[in-house]
Amino acid sequence: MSFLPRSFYARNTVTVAKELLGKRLVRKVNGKTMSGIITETEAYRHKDDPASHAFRSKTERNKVMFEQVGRAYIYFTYGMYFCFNVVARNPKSKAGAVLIRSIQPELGVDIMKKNRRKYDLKNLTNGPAKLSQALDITKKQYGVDLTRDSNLCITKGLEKTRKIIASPRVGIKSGLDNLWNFKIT
DNA sequence: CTTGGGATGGTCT
DNA sequence: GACCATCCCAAGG
Repeated sequence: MSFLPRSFYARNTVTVAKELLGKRLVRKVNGKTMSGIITETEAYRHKDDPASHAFRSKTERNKVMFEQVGRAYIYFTYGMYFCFNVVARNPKSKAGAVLIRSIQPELGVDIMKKNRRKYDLKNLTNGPAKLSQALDITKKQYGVDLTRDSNLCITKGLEKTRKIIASPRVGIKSGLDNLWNFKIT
């Protein structure tokens, strides 16, 4: 497997969000592998982005957004869900992360269905909390290094690049003029 | 197909 | 004490 190097993540968060499309997210649990192709992402930056968790200050929850790029930022939301992000930013910026909103399942579909207790393939991993549930990603993976072989990592993925659709980010009230949601079909 | 409300608890002000 | 980078189901058209 070829992992995306640390340098991949040490660029503008918006650039990384776009380029993560088509890459492969790999998760191993109990010796079994699940994987999927990233099909939707969102960029969240720092002081210039009021919608970002890092906008106000560094806290216990968001601290990894300020730390080494290429690590997992995972947060708990709505009382029952986890969302998975990758820390990424230009070295000149102090914080940033890319929310992974959707993947197209490849390996381990049966395990994902079991984890979700839902069996409809279309709704298995097409949302940030859905894919976390399918891949059994929780706060335990907070800060995991995604650039090397481990239980959670990102590899090169597809050779061919597809057309990227840019939109406003989902579920936020500020920064709507930034088209920082990216997807491929 | 779209819309609205409930579930449920950590995090930040 | 209000707010959520969400999801699911039921009801309506």
